[in-house]
Amino acid sequence: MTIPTPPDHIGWLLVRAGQLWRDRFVAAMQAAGYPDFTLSRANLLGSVDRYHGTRMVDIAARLGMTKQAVGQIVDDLAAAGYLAREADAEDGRAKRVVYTARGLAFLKTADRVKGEIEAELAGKVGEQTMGELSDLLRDAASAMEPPTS
Amino acid sequence: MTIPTPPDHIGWLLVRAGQLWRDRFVAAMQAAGYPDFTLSRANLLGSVDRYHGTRMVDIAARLGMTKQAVGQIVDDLAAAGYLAREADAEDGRAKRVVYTARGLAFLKTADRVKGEIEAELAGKVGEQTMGELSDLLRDAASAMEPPTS
DNA sequence: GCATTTAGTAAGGTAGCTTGACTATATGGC
DNA sequence: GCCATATAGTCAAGCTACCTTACTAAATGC
Repeated sequence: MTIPTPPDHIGWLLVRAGQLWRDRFVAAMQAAGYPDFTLSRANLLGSVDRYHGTRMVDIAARLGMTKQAVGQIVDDLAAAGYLAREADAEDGRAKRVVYTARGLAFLKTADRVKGEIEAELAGKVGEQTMGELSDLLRDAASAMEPPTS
Repeated sequence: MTIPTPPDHIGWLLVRAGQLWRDRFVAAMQAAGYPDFTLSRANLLGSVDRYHGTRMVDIAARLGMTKQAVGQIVDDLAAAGYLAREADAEDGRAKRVVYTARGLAFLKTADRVKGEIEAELAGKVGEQTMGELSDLLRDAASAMEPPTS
């Protein structure tokens, strides 16, 4: 009875496409053995250097979040066994957030899942479209990017 | 000292572009006289038929939310004067959510603001790019759309 | 005319942030 | 070397935007 009639507008399309990709990725990761996976946790894990670790305050800056919020998510991820905190050798105030073996395995799975979703999408719209879309999105994103001040 | 190095990947680009557009829109609406504007409220307002109103349960279905969540946001928007509830003439259980004059004014402003952001983006990347991007996004979004079952 | 379905409400919980206040360490000027 | 100030991180409390569970009231189907 109810016709959804989604608005066909560039802003809505951008938001919608991002949302669809995100939902797909979250669902695929949960299916791939990470039931406690959420986007905010993935974003945080993606902001940690996999060799040397990263200080909390740097993670917060990359994600545009407060260091308190980062601290909470790191607490969760440490309790779940993906991350650990260790003292920074060069700065007595700082702590480095580093990966555990489980965290590194997560990263590998995430890369694989991303590739699979991308391949499926490429199969539907074609490789060429994917390339063009990437280029246009890159342009649009940098045009909207807030000034780095 | 810290180099952000954002991943250049189609999924990340989709999520990022959607996020940027959304943040822009929210900020512009707040600047345009709606300081209590949030995305979830805008989504809800966009799901209400501006002539005949819409039943709560239909809004919930469109947004993929529970009717309780819809009820809460409608409460807020009604308290702020954008919406009102009225009894449905055809179903004694149902209530129609309808716009007030303030709600309709909000819609008009939202359309104007959307147009402005779009025009600014078009000025940076060109009209042709905008058209191509829209087409590609539409294809990609429909390719990822979950089955309507 | 009673069982089932549907529309909406009430109460409480959770994730993912925020602000404010605090401690510990580092650094730059004198 | 000492102090003022800035920086890294923590603790506590609160907020938004949802969700789940449990209900009431009205409509619908045999």
